[in-house]
Amino acid sequence: MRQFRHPSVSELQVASVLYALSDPVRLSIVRQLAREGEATCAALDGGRPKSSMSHHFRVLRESGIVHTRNDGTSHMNTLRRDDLDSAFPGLLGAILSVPR
Amino acid sequence: MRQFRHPSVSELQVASVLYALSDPVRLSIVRQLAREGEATCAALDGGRPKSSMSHHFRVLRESGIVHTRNDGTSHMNTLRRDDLDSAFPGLLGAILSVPR
DNA sequence: TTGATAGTTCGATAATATTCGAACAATAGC
DNA sequence: GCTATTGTTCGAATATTATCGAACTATCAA
Repeated sequence: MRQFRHPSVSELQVASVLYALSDPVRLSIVRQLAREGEATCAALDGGRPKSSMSHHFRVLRESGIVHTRNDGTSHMNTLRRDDLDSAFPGLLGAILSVPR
Repeated sequence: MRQFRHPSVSELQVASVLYALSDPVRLSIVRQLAREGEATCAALDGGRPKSSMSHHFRVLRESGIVHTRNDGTSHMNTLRRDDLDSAFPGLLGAILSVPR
């Protein structure tokens, strides 16, 4: 599969990040990635169709929250913690520390 | 005019707050309120129609970000800083400290 | 009571997002 | 090569949101 474009730190926009995280499905993906470090798309689908998940991963990727790398036929996703912290210090931590 | 309902701290939901703040118009309203303490709706309209602004203030109010009180014929809006800090420590600060 | 002011609510339209099946692409293993 | 697996892309249906004019409500002041 082809490579994805990941926005650079200087391209990150807080409104896009907030928007991406305002969806329950995506917020849940991000919480799991924060806990587990990295995961494939399939590991986080919660029973949803692949095409729906692919959409959500795209939003997370294009807003700069998640990095996706190819690993055989699967895609490994990780949180871009350092990049987010450098662009928006404290933001991700504040969101992730909310219970639930 | 009638009184508005403001959600209590325990009712606040991080996804709703993030959603409300992901809109450029609303984010700009919140930034100005943070700087200026309080303001009427008209003072923050930036030339937009009243009905559009009323919509945005409603979203901010219903997500618990803004408190609106009646003051004669106008509405005074304030940021619910303490409430937000108590529900989501550090979140508002992280967002407001982003330049621009 | 009349008029002006501030903002809400309604209703319609336009723009965006979400959802998901179906078709497709890339890789791994046999 | 064939086949299974993983995930993307496309397309269409649905749902949600934003925008804004028009009508309305409440308050104040003359």
